[in-house]
Amino acid sequence: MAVTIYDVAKQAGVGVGTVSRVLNGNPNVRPETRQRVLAVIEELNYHPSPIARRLSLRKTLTIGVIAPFFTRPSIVERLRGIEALVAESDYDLVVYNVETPERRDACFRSVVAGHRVDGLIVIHLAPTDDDVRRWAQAQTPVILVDTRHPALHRVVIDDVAGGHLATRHLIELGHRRIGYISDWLDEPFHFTSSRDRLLGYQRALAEAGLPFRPEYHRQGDHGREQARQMAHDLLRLAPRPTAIFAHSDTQALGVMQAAADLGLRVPEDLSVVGFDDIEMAEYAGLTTVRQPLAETGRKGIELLLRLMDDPSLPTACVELPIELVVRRTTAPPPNP
Amino acid sequence: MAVTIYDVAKQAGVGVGTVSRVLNGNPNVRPETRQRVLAVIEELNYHPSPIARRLSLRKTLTIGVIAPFFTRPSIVERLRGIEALVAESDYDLVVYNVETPERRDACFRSVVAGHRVDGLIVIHLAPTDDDVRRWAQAQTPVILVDTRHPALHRVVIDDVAGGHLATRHLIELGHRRIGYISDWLDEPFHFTSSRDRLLGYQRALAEAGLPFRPEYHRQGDHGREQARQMAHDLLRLAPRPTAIFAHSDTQALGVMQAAADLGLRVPEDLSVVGFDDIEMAEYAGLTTVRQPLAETGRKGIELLLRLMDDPSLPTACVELPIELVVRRTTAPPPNP
DNA sequence: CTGTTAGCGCATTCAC
DNA sequence: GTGAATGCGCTAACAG
Repeated sequence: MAVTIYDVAKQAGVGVGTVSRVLNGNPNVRPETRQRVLAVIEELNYHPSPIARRLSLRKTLTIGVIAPFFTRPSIVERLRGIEALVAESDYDLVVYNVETPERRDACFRSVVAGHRVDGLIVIHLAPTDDDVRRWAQAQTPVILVDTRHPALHRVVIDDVAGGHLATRHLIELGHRRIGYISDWLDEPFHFTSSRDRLLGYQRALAEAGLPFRPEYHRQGDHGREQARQMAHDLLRLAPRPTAIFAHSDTQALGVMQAAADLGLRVPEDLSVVGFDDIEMAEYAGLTTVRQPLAETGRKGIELLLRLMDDPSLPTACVELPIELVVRRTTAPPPNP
Repeated sequence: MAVTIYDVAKQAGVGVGTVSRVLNGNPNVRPETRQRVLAVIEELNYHPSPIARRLSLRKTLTIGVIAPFFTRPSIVERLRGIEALVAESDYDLVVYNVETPERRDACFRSVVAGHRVDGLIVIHLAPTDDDVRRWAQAQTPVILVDTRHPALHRVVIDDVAGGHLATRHLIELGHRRIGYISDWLDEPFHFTSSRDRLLGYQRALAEAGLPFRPEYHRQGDHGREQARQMAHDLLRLAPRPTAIFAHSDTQALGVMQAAADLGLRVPEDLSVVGFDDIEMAEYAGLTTVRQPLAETGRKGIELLLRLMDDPSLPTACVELPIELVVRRTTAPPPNP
C-alpha cells in the first residue's frame, strides 16, 4: 500500500504532527528535525494523500468550471486562460461541459449542493435567482464570466458597445441596409449577449437616422452552418442587406460561405463583421470586434481565488475592453 | 454546517450503517426502512460528501487527462469525446494542459505519484519507459490516445497509412514534386505522428518511382503562422513543389495563406492536403485525411473504464479508421 | 519545539 | 435486517 504520514513519522522518529508541520511549512520546527523528516520523505518517496488532506481541511481543493459547448473556439480560449492560472495554484480544475438546459441545471445544482468544489466559474450560462440563492446558501464562491447576475461577481465586456461599434463601422463605410445574425434571443439557455449586441446595433442605426428593420435580424442556433442558412435568407431579401453583422466569428464565417454560395463577393458586394477575434478570424481576414478571451478566464480565476480567500469581498464587476479590428471583409457598399 | 450521514441516521432513527446501505443500493434493507431513510434524505437535502467517500473507498473517483495544447482544435475534439462519456459516469474529470516538456514531466510524475486519479488518459504525449514503469508501480491504469508505448493500452490511427493516403492522392493527380510540412521530428516532446506520416509519404513516393527530396520536407513548430513560413520557404524553391501535404489542417491553412501571399492559386497552381478534418477544414474546402477525433476520446474512456474495472486486461491497441476527404484544394498540377 | 489525540464523513466489518 | 465500532490519511488543538 501507499506510504502514509505514519510511516514517515516512525521512520524519522517523530510524531505525525511534526511531519504535518514540515509538510505545511509551519515554522515551529527545529531546522535539523525538518531536515531529517524531509530526508525520510524523499527516501520513502512519500506523497501526502490529497483526499485525506481535503477531508481534514474540509476543503475540496478543486475549482469547477461550468461552460457550454466546449468546442467553440471562444470558450476554449477562455478555458485556456483559466487552466493556466489554476495550474499554478494548489487547486485541481474540473470541467463540466453543458450542451443542454437539463445538463446545465443538473450541474448548477449538484456541483455546489454536493460540495464538490471550493469555488466555481460559470461561463456564458446565465444563472437564475434560484441558482444564485442556492449557491449563496451553500456558501460557494462563484464568478461569472461572459454572463451576469446582479448579485454575483463577474467579468464581462460591454456587449451593447460591441454591437454599436460593429454597426457604426458599417454605417461609416456608407452602409444603410445592415443585417444582424444572432443566437436565439429567447431560448432555454437565456444567453444575454445577443440581446445586448442587438441593442447596440439598434442604437447605432438610430443615431444615424436609419430604421430598424426586423426582417434584417435573424436568430437561430449558434454554429457556422446555421448562420449560413440565416444569411441565405437575409441575402434573398429585396432589397438585400449590403452588410451583415454576426454575433460571433464562427457565425460570420457562415455568412461568408453564404455569400460565396450566392456568388457575392466579400467585401465588394457584401461586408461582414464578426465578434470575438478567434484565431480563424485572422486567417479569414475577418473584420471583427475583439474581446480578450483568455484574459477573461485569467481575470475570472484571479477574482475567484481572492473571493475564496475573503468571501466578504464586495461584488466586483470587471469589464474588459473591446476593440474593432478592421481587416478585409468590410468596405463601402456597392453602388446601387 | 453541512448535513452528514449521522444527521440522517438520527433523524430517521436508524444507524449510519443503514443509511450508507440505502445510499449504495445494498439490498439488505427492509423496504420500509429504506423509504424512511430516503424521505429523511430528501427532507434534510442531504448530499453525501464525495471526499469522505473517496477516503473511505480509497479511490479518488476522478479521471485525469493530460494533453498538450488545449487550444488545438484536434485536441479539443478529443477532449469533447472524453468529457461526454466521463460526465455519464461517476467520475470527475480533471484536466492538465501541457505546453512545455517540463510541465509534461511534472504532470506525468505528480499526477500518479500523488494518487490524484484512479485512471489516466494521455493524449499525444509520448511517455518514456521510466514514466511507464512508475505508472505500473503506482498501479494506475493509463490509456494512450494518439500516441503509443508497447506496454500500454492505446487508441491510435495508422499514421503511416495516413501519410501514404495523402501522398498517393497527389501522385494520382499527376503531381511529381510534393512537399511535406511537419512538426519537429526530433524535439523535446517526442511526438511520433510526424515521423510516421513522413514514412508513409516516402513510401508513396517510392512506389511511384519518385525520389524523396529532403529539401521538400520542412519541420517546425506547430501552428498556422509557422507553417506559413515553412510553406514560403518551400514555394521559393526552384523547381517549387506543385503540391504540399501538411501534417495537420491547421498547418495546411498556413500553407494556403502562404500561397495567397505569393499569388499562387489553390488548387490551380498549388494543391494542398491536410490532416485531421477539423471543422475549419470543411469551411476552407480543404482536402484532408480524416480521423475520428471525438471517437478516439470516447474509445479511450471506454477502454479506461474497463481497465479500471479489470486491471489484468491484456494490452489493447484499438486502431481507428482514417479516410481521405477530397474537397477543393487538390487538382492536377499546372502544365509546366 | 514536539508527541498525542480527536475529529473530518463515510464504508464496512462484525455481532446482535 | 440492523446498529455499533473501526479505519481511511491527514490537520489542528492541546499538553507537555
